[in-house]
Amino acid sequence: MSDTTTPFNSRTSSVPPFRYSAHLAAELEARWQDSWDQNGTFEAPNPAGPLGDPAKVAGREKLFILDMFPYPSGAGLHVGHPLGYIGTDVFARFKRMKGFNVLHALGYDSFGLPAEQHAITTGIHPRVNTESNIVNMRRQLRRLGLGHDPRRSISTTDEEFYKWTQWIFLQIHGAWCDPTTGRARRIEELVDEFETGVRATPNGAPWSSLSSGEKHDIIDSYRLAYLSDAPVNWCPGLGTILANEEVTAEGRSDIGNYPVFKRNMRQWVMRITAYADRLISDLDRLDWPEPIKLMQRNWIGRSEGARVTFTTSGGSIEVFTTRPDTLFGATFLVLSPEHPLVDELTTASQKSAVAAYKAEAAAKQDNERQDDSKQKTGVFTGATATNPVSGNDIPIYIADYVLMGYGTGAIMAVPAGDQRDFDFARTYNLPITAIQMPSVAWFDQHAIASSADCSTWPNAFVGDGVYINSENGSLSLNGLASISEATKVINAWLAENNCGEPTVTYRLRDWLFSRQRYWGEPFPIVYDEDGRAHAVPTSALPVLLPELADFKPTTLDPNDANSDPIPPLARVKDWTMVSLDLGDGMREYRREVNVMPQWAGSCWYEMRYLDPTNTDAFINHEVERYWMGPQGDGHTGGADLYVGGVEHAVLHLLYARFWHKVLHDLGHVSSEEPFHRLFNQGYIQAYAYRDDRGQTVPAAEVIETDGVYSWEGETVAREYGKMGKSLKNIVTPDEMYEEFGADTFRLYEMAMGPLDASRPWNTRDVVGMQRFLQRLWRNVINEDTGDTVVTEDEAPEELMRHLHRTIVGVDADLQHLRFNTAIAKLIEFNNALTGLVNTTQIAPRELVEPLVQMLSPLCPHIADELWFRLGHDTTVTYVPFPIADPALLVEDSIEVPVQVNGKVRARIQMSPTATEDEHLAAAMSLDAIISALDGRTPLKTIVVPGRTVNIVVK
RNA sequence: GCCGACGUGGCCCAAUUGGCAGAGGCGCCAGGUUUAGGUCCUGGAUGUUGAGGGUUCGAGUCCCUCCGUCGGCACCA
Repeated sequence: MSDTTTPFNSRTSSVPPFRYSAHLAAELEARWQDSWDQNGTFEAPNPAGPLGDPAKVAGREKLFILDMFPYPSGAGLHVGHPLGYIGTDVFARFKRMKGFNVLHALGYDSFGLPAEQHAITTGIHPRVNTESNIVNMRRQLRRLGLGHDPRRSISTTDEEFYKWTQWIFLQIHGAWCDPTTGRARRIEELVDEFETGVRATPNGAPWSSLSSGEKHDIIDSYRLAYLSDAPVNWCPGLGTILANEEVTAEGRSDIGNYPVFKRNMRQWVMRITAYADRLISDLDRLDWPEPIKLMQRNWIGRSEGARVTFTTSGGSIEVFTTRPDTLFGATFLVLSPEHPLVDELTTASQKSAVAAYKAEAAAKQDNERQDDSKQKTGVFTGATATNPVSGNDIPIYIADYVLMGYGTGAIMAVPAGDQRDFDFARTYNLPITAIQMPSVAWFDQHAIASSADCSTWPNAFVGDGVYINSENGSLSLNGLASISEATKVINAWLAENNCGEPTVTYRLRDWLFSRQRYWGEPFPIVYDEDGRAHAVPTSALPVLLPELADFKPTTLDPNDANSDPIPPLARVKDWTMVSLDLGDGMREYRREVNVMPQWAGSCWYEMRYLDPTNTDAFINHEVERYWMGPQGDGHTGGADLYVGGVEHAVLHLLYARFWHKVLHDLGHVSSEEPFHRLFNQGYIQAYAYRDDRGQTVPAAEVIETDGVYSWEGETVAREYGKMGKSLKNIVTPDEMYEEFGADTFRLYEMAMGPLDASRPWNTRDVVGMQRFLQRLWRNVINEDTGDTVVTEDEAPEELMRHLHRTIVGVDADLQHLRFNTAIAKLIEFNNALTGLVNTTQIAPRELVEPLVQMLSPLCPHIADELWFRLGHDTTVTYVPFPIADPALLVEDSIEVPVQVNGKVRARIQMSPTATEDEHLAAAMSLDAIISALDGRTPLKTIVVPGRTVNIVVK
């Protein structure tokens, strides 16, 4: 430890030599950070394995606290970034003082597009770039005093890490989802079922009669990771395809904002849709914010309905509908222009019109197709289909408002009951038949007479209504009044007559998993001469990413939809070809040249924190069960607290849940979910300023006078937004360390509001937290001599009561992540202590020590320093949190407001044990109340002991 | 357009979950300390709780309508 008599502040300034200044804070913070590192203060013991220390685990509850995985940004951190990290650190430190074995670590999501894009703009190889970024980020975060276990910090680009990412890919590739249980099983079990005939092959042929190539193809079609030729999101600006989740509503890339085009490509896809139902239903068992659950439910978009088969001359067409009850009103069919039956159905006379329309639709991007939402366009194919319930022949159209990617790509149009179909029918003069009678209120609302003649209707009618015109020889819905009832009846009829069945459809699509880029995990996949994919044996992992001096993707015109992706790895000729023995002798194979998306590593990274050095498995079973296992019946297991921003609601959080469930099904993990409790931190935003020309000016140089903002004498306009280079409003942690020190910075971030609220940064306000720490420091340390001034005197009872109230309040606030109110209580108590010290020159140890203990999760450096100066020789990290004495929490007397008709007229002092009658008697005897009553007899009195007395008159 | 979250002193935010609108910080005002318009100490002021209606003995809190800000989705059959 340092020599405590050396002055920290220069004698030449007017500041007392031992004042808690930024300079002094910086010195002691560095010293304690070194001490924590040297002593392994935050190393959490595992129950087994290389980091195992069962003796230290025994008798303690575990707690796994997690921050969302950061990618090491080249731009460095601004003050908004550490908000969540500080929050989890405060909570972790609090729980250590409560006796928990806390695991808290931070690693780096260093593969992926953001890192690669940054490398391209700087021209520096991504490995060099990400490594130096990690070094810088580690430095910035270490300076913050985060209590992470440094042994557990991993990066997704570590070979020992991505070896296991590839291994998990092979598990998913080597599995299929059994539809009878909805769970993943090993692909070998599928082969067994085919061999033994338990499961029929898709075309019914005996398994033994199939060629090995045919068998291979059938098996591949069942895998959870499979090759697909479906339409993908091609982004020439990034040189890669993207997942649906990575494309914005405007049809542009989430990263870089480049145009995205639809086109067919053979790509790896993950069968996440097989897990759609579980991903929805298990949300109910998670402790997550409701808005996030809602976003996931909406993204998955489960809708129940029926598939209905219509017969045509060109074969049968299956449509999906959520309203089979309206089938009698289906007066035409509409197919997506991409529907496979379109060409076959189109009659000679309509051929040219259909071809023209198809070409037009293909030329449009998705967002354009959705843009002109008012005008519905379409073309008649010339063909008709038979409505299975009415027997009517109805025309078949194609129209681009029907999407090939949802349902079956074909709909039955019920213009009376669906606004889109209604619009289309009006445009093309198609019949509209009412199948439900709208309510009188509906007609009134539209100011028309009640009529079943739809030609008078301005809109489709959607809702419950009495069914009409819905009858054939063997089925009648007429007279029924509820959708659910009618649906039940017609579903039964459809099933009996073999023309349909209830089914469920999802908005969620399977997850496009290939990227035509360099900076990602190579797939552990090779292709044989027939182009069939084979898994690389796990013994050959990792498949190393080859060093590539020219890592940049071939530059493509961002607007050229017809360009082709050129994966950088395809250029590494000596890497792409490989000789392997996959069971039938040494052969030449061609490697997969795509790489995995950035989400791969973040799908399982949290488990590697738990067992970072394991070379036999991605995680030891016992270690996983200890930190993440279910906590009781029906509990999903998973990290105890996961803190991060809302922006990952449907990307990372959905993908990671999917992988975790597959690993659970295959028996690799005991937990069913990766993150049991999720907490969304808010964002720290900042003001930005623009001059007349709309140029942003440096926010730090803007001066405010009487609500007017100016920069260099010019008036500027204020706006509010994210911190960023373009807004010139970045404030960095380094500036805060320099000006105030890490503890003050931490305290300000936690004090400015609730952790889940977004709020503006104001550097000016930080000084309030520094003043608090200075007052607290001065209560313990003489600013002029550096001596510890604490005394062994007994504290006044009033302050002891205040202390114990503070203990109860701070304990509860920290437990519930209410750091802002915990800090307010600490300041309030310290202000009271300051009053005592200033008037009596006495700082009783029995007040000071608990205050330092309670402060330590928030401001660990100053707390450890004061703890040391108070005569202790260990860090305060594991010193038990103070416990309140119940005797000191009981108040002698409580002030209770007395109201007359809800208005406060007087106050009475009551004992905390006083009865209702005693409250009332005390209230009624007050002059102020007697005069307020003015002789009137109370009609009613409400007494809440210790809270309020209300007397109601007249 | 649909769904969701949030509106409290000049600013950031509290309010025992239906019981006295104000805990804490910034800023502001005044006094003290000081070589000091800085630092530190002490004291003080600041309101139709976004608007309107309802339920209740009692509403910042619960319900309805509207306004504003932010976010998600957007022809999903």
